[in-house]
Amino acid sequence: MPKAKNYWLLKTEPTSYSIDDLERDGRTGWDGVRNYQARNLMRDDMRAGDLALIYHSSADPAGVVGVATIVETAIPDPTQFDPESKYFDEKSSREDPRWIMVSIAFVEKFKRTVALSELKEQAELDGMLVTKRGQRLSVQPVDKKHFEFVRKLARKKKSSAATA
DNA sequence: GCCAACGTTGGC
DNA sequence: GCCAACGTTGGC
Repeated sequence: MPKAKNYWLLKTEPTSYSIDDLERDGRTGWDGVRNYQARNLMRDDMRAGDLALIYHSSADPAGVVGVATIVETAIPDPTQFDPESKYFDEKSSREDPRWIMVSIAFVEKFKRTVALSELKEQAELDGMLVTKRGQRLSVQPVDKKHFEFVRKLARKKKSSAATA
């Protein structure tokens, strides 16, 4: 039996890379992660076949906009070796790369953005990291039940009081 | 643009 | 190893 999937939330600023960009590209390297906790999660816990919510930060509104799947893990992030890149890390080497990335593939774009404010209103999402104040981790683990709830929420009309 | 929250750096 | 200073994130 295959192992159970893990679920994630990946943050991106849509002005640099959006769900529309991912839909157009189909697949992309999730480069530029420069936080040790996020890196360790990708390195230790992320597996091919996992699913991830795509989250637009610094957007109006900020929120979850779609789903991607993890295709390949533990790829040395090429931007760390590129002096022209804003993600260049002079302390990293090709022999011992400090930063890794994963490649992800487009799964779906939600019909609507599920705003952060809406996530915070849902009692079912209590404890979901992204709803916590000051939580800036760009790669977050997500409980399966939270992942599925957000996906369901995206299919509902926002202000339909009767569906609660 | 503000600023709270948080991660990283570096002096000691 | 502590912790102040600094830089960044990201909602608002």
